[in-house]
Amino acid sequence: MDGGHSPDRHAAAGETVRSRWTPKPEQILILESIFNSGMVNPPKDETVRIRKMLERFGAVGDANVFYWFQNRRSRSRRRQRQLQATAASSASSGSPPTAGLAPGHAGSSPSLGLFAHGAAYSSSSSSSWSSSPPSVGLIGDVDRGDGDDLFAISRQMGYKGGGGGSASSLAAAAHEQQQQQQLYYSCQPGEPRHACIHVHRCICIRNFSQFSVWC
Amino acid sequence: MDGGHSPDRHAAAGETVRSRWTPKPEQILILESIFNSGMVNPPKDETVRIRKMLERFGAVGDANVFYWFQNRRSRSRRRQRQLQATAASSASSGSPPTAGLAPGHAGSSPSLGLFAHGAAYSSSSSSSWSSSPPSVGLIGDVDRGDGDDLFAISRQMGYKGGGGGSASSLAAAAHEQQQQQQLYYSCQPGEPRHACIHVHRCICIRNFSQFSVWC
DNA sequence: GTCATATGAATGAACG
DNA sequence: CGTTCATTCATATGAC
Repeated sequence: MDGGHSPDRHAAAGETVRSRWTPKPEQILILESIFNSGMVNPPKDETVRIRKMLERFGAVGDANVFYWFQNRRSRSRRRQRQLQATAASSASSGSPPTAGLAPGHAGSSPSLGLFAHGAAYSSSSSSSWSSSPPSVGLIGDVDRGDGDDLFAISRQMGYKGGGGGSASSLAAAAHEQQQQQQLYYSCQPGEPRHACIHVHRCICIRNFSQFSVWC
Repeated sequence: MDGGHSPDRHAAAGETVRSRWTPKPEQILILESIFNSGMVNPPKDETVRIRKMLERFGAVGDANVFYWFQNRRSRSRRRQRQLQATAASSASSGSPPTAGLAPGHAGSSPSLGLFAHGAAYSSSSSSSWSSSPPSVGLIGDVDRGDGDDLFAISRQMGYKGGGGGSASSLAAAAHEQQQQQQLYYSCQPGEPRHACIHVHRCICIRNFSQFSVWC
């Protein structure tokens, strides 16, 4: 298939024979958020960034991320097709295809992806994996291992909170949030499993992680 | 074929008809936390409580919870066996410097089940589903509807007991778990711990759900 | 324990 | 040529 992607398998010496990667809930969360934010097909460099981010929550390789997005796209499309096929009935309805991918700001689709990079990531066209697109404001670099990388994710604006500052939230994107609250947490019929949760913001402070949920 | 049961009756607008329950990440989080806290075989009344709690994140029935724990126990044992069988003297991964790649879910795996009900839940023995043990301080009653409960849990996914001692298995390991819990629960902004994720608290406010992560 | 389904991994063809 | 998509297999896990 492609002489590119490495077979993964984590060549780490003496790792358990872990046959396949099983993404942690947090990882799925992040991946789904990215996907729903419109980046359904991240270029190579973004993939690396994503991988680094995911690594905070468990071992993962670039290939895993690559596969994930590939499968996600593929299955999203298939589901969409099948959904249209079976529900071909209400065809004339005022529900145009709206495509099957990137439900993000596509309009009708809820699911607020907090990874919104402002504009939709034109997945199609343009060869990725080589060029360096305007690195959407995905997330600050996750360099891990050395120190305080501090980054934030929020809707259409990076929040740069001070280190210790709890800055729990509702700082800047608050108003944006209200706009999104309309959608509760919803899973689209055509969408796969996974929770309908939203990564609200992520601030990294040293090697310490925490997960907060409020519903 | 799926015999009746009541898979996914949640008729809320926009829920695909799923033939089987697919736990949401948050639900898995909760379930794993409970399991790792030592309650590997909750009695019926506890199961109901757990179900109510899980319902906050998606439709779920008592049977699902019951099955989950049953499967979890079973597979935990199997993994244990297989791990012993292939046990190649791997013991202390020495907690890799975290940095580098493939942090591996290796032995370290912080775990820290926050559902620690103080004492280990002597899961084994006693046919559950009948008695009413001292309702561990699991979580505030989840009354759904709009009860704003606030609770804290931690997490630890990824089985992979083995090695170091985090043999997340039956009650026996509960003690060890506690030790670790202490250790990581204090994962405060200053503690040099890496990848210590845990659900910190959950406050419910209306039908709006959000996920916050800060690392 | 088996079975069914979801989904990670892998491959090859199509596309530009 | 490098990507992306469709297909298929492999494995994890809910259901029984």
